[in-house]
Amino acid sequence: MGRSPSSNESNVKKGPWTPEEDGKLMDYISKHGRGTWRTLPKHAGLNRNGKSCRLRWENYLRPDIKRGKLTEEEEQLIINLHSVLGNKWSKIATSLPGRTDNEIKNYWNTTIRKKLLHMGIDPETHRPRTDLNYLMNLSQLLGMSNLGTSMSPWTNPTSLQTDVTQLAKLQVLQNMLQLMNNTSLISMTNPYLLDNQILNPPSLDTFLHGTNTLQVRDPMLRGPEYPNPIGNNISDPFSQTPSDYSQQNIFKSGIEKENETSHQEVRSYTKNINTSQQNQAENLLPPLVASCPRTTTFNKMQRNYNEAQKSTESPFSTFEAWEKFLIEDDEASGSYWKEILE
DNA sequence: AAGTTCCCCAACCGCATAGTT
DNA sequence: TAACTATGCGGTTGGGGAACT
Repeated sequence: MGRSPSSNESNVKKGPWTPEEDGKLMDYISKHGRGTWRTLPKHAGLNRNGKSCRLRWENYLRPDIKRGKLTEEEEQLIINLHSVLGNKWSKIATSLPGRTDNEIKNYWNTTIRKKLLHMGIDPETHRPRTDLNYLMNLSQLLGMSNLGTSMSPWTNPTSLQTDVTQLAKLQVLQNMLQLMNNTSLISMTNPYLLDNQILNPPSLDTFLHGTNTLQVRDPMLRGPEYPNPIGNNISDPFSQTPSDYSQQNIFKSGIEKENETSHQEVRSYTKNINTSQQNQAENLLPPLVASCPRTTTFNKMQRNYNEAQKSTESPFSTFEAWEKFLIEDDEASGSYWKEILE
């Protein structure tokens, strides 16, 4: 036999709390402690249900609640923790003293989420956006370019098409650079997302062939240290003890305070995230690219790209190859884009 | 000045899980 | 073990103020 059913709560008050109600709740808890939320409203003289009282206390009346806007440090910590834990607001809140899960959730949905979207980062995956909507600008430009071939006689179709083609190329370049930029930025500020795959842009060869040759390594399998293309050697966060995190700003007041069990939990979360990242990486380049026609112009450009790649040894050779592809060999690439567009 | 839209955030709702009888 | 409650969590809503037209 279970407990007796709870009292009829159909006529309890809902909506915003009045100062009088706040006073009653605070007064009762300060004298008697929390006790059980179910019986608290009756004893405190409140026509509310226990759930509402608990929420009011936890999110607003609790004396240790920190007021005011979240700091940049707190914001960065939220982003980092969210990349590991996902929408586990209560877990995230435990790393931000004085902040409630509700506050963090609201701040994420109203501020951080928008910021990330604006930066071209998917707030769910913390990876560059590859959704169709975000790439719509490009497809629209390509569409406009196609329209150029059937433009009315009162315009200069050749000139317009050239302009639009140039614009489309610039858009591609901009998108690529933004994706590369953002991934590098994320990687540098979040050790949990470091791996070769996101620090290196997709090679032009990959892009042109449409075959994904990205080497995605499981961070759980790599050694204690691995080179960072940017130049620094970054310690593998997974080989560190929790106290090692105190040497870094990231997770300063967060994961480092967790015990080993939580540390393993974060590892577990991260492994799942990396698995999904790997799945994503396998679909990083849209099939649109894979169907590029292999023409004489294509072969010429590929030769140029191979030459460019041979002549550069720096970590940024891929970028330089892209630059050569999109800017220097304008005649060839222009023809190639025209072929694609047509 | 009035109406409309946008945005923030407190509070609610439904669900999952742990605990109690 | 079943039935039920208490609690906590994450998603969602809607009131109200700010910004815009």
